[in-house]
Amino acid sequence: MSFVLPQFLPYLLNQAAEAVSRDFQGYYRDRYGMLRTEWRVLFHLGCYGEMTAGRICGLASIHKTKVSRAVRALEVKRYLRRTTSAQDRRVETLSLTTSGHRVFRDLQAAAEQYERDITSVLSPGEVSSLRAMLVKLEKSAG
Amino acid sequence: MSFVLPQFLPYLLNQAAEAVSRDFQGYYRDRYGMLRTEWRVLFHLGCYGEMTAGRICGLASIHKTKVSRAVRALEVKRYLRRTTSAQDRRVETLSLTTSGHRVFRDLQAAAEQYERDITSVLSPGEVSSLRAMLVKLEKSAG
DNA sequence: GCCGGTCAGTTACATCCGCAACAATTAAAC
DNA sequence: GTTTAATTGTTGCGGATGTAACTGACCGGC
Repeated sequence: MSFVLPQFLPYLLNQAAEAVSRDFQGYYRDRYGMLRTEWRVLFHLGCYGEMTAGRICGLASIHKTKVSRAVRALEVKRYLRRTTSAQDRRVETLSLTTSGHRVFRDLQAAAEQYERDITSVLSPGEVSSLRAMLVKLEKSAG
Repeated sequence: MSFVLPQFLPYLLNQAAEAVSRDFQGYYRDRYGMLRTEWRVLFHLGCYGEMTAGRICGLASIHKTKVSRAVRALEVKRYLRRTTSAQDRRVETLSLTTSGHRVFRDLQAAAEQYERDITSVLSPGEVSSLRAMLVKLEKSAG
């Protein structure tokens, strides 16, 4: 019984995720010079509305230094603004600017199109069971 | 129709792969001080037998500089040796040392156990269809 | 009040990564 | 046979990342 590397689930997961992420990254890297973490922060704000950096860390399991740098990069690009809370001055609420919303809508359309492209090799039923399995695996590993 | 980030397949893939990789990394990082790319190179040699660095790049879609550095790290740890080909002196064949084989067998057992652990939340049928879908997605993205 | 503990977010430093340029070797063109 | 192109792998350098230490701010016991 020898070990078959290309069937090892963590390996397969990593290969698929890497290939997809690298491929999709072209959309936002070329058009807006954004990194993956910046994309993620932008989409958290675009999808969920305003929230703190810490909340993004928790939702996406991204390290706080990564988020901190992504937030600054998006701030420099004028895609988001920070608002210090009056109740607790440690907390900064992040929200998209008009420009940020515009970029988000553009990238959202690109994301939907990209998802249609790559899932075209799967049936709708497969896609939803794949989603469910990925969620289970993530919980199982965390 | 708003965009649901936690259902976006590239995002889900990345979250699951990241969680699993980070979790599993504990095994080889703590015991042998190895990085992810070093683990991958070791397993390619352990599973397929001796091969060149370029071949590992092709099989695993890893950048050649990453492989080059991982090979040196494994060489310093005395887990592999390089043999310059007599026919083409550009080519170096990589092979595991006795020590490298021992480490590989240990990590192989850990990998099998880890895969059993995380896949315990899925049925055997789900696992094989998941593998097939991940392969399709990787090809679809590349 | 005041001091230790905690929490949000940033910075410092060391490491890792990717692109591009490179050296060395072989193959191809002619 | 010499020049040019292609290939195997390495290195320099700027940029990205993670760990740990830090700042500033709130909260608790006393």
